Amino acid sequence: MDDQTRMLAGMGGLGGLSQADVGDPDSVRKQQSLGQPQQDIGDILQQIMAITDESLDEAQARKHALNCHRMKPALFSVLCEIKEKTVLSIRGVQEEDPPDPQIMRLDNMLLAEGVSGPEKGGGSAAAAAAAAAAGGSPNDGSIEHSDYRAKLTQIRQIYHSELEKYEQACSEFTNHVMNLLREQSRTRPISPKEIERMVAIIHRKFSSIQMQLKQSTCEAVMILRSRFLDARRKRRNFNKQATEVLNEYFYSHLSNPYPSEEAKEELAKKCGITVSQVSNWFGNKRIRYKKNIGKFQEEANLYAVKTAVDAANVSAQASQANSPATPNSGGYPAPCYTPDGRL
DNA sequence: ATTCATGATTATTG
DNA sequence: CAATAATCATGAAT
Repeated sequence: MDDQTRMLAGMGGLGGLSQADVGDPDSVRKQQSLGQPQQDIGDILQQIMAITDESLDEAQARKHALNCHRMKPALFSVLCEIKEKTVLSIRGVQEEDPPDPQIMRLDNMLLAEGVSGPEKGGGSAAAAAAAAAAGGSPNDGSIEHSDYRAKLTQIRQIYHSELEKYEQACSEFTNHVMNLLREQSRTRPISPKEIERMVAIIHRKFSSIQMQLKQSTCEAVMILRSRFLDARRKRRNFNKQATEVLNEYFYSHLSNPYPSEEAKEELAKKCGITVSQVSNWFGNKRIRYKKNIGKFQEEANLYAVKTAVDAANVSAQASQANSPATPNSGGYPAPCYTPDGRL
């Protein structure tokens, strides 16, 4: 409002200058031929320039008088109409937004990952944690899974709070702009349609911010997934017994190290790993052995000896049973190292 | 910090 | 589908 006054004053100043600056004979002739209207314009300019000298109250009063003029509503609607036809028609039609495939994709993914879906957070996460705690089988993966769920819940919470913040900011800002426009619509031609359009623009801006949020949330979920669901990242070496058993089998079947499905199952059970882990192990072992037999020679000898010693020690284990001090860490019968056997 | 060992995954082949 | 070869990502040793 103050700005408007100043601006008008400035324009008035410009107008005055150009009028005082008439060195052009043409404009002089025009002035003379136009006659009476020119006189009016001069008056108006005088009035505008005088505004700066008026007090605020006076200006307010003048504005009020204008607002109350009986022609005002009609003039206003005409102005709105003209504006609608000129300015707004330029970028009128193509504003129907096609549902952005990008944001659809993000939405779908967030929904699929259970980030933006129905609230199944606190209760079931706690339940999962409890189940994992009660389960007690450590390499079941349920602990990892509950950890994953917890992290996912965390992400969801952040996502929702951010989203809410954005919503709030958006509606706040929209309200502000609408109030502003409504206020201004008393002094300049703003149609309701235009306000609507403005709101749409604001919403588009905010939704692009939301898309960024969704995108980074998706990213976080992807990282989380790869962190927890990609087994490579939680690789644990098999325990010593397991490697023992596997190596034993491998080197005792060195001519044909391809355990049958049955043998794999047996090995898996003995080692406390899955069949596919056994398959992985043999796959890796074969290729790595083949690639560099020399490197594995020592190991091969060792296991050859070991199997021989094991066979010889079947009876010895019975005699070991009456010795109470067996400092074996595992509960397995006999690691039974006798590295003196240098064959 | 770098290097090696190792379990898992991916692409390819038959 | 299973075996292979290459590669990834981590754990452990240096």
